[in-house]
Amino acid sequence: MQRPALTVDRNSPVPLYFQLAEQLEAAIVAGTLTPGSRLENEIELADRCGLSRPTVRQAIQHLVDKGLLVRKRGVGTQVVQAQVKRPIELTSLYDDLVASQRSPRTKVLELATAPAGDEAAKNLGVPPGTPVIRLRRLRLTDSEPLALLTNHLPVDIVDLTAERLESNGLYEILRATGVNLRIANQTIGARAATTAEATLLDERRGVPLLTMTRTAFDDNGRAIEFATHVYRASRYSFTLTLVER
Amino acid sequence: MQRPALTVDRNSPVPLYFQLAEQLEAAIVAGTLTPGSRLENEIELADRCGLSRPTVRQAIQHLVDKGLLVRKRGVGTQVVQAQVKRPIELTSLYDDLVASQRSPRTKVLELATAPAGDEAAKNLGVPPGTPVIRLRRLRLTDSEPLALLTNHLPVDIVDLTAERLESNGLYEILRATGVNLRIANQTIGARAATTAEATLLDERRGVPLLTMTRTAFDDNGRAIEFATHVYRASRYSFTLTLVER
DNA sequence: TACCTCTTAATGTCATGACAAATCGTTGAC
DNA sequence: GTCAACGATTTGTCATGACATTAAGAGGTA
Repeated sequence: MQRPALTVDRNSPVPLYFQLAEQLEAAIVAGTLTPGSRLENEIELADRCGLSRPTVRQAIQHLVDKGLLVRKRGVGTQVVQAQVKRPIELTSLYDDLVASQRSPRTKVLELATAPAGDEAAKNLGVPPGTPVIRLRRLRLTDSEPLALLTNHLPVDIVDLTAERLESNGLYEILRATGVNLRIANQTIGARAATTAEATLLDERRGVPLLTMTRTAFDDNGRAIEFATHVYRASRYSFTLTLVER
Repeated sequence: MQRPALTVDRNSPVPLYFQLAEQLEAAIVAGTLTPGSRLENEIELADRCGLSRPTVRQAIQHLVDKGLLVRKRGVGTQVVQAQVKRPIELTSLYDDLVASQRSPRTKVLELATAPAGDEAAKNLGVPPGTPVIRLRRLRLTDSEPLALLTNHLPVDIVDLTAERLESNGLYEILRATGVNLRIANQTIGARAATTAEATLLDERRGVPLLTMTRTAFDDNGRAIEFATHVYRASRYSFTLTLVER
């Protein structure tokens, strides 16, 4: 049983349960709360922080969902042993690379409005032939090609410029525009590189590529983006953590 | 605004919030609640079911986490428009295939106890050379090879027999033994098939394969399984739904 | 020793009440 | 006609209190 220092600021606009969750998480990553150790029980925790039990439970539940804590009835709450990797989230590859300090660079190959093909139209929920923004980018890290990104977007979502796309991730731009991505369906597969892809990615024709198609929806349920990405399998893979509830 | 019939049984051992969540989910999949439609507000819902608001909120939150509903403050709760695919869960490929009615078959290629190699030992958290169960299986659907599954498990977890493994998924067997899988770290990538893999999978050397490695932990944080799977990319891909909270 | 039972401790579920914050439509002023 | 302010609606947050359920350990008994 370990007892990290915990304080909450009731004048802060940040919800109390979130403040508590943040402090617990910080204590875990800092090593103050060691893997396998038990937390105080909820009542004690609540008393010590001057919070009610539901608030404490909400904070703990937040970390359970994140995969950092495990609760067992009749036993208590423990810090998980396994190292939790960041799960796949609704972030762009660009954000991911920035987070892992791999200095991404983006080259815009195409940015145009064109009639939607059958697949893009179906995934965006518009009639085939509807004008949509078509975007093709090459993503590089450390001057090495990493992925070829093809995106289709409805025309009226956001104003995109090649300059902006070269210095920001697409999702970052969307968020800044006020678009709230909520749900995305993804499919991850693999296939051999075509000649064109191989040339762009500095690989040879036929090498295995990791593919990802994604359709993302905003909080109104409207399709915002249909993406088809191919990654050099030799330089990229998807990592995710599953938490059973 | 739609009002499906809702009743809860207070004598049932099933939690009330869960009963409500199940009924709402059933109404959604049955089409009684159509995508985009708004639910009644929480107070009304609570009154109509004879429940308190926190209980109703818990039910709704459950479905929000599942990606079936979207809540917006000041607006209300809506059924999501996008069709939600089942996310990757802590289930085995076998369960997945059964669920999609693809009549899986399993051929056990190897089931033996052997000293752990460096990689398996590291992932299972045991010293290299520790005896572990090594399991290699070929998974087929409709008599076509689909995947080559290699698993390593600590020896004292479960008693495995080839017969049992040919008629049940590994995770099913683990669950029946009382093992509670809680957290798993997965990596999904791609590479070219080796000659041996190609032979087993009825493919040609060098074709792209989808790879997945997974380390699964139980609720005590103990590593239960280290898996290295390769899938025929021509016949399999991973589908997942992301929900932003 | 082995097994059963009781006690204890912890999380799980549920109710009631209150106020805060965000959204949207309406109303009013200019 | 346009824009700003207001109010109604709805979800978000938090407190208090109660009882149920589960798990583990203590202790007694055969």
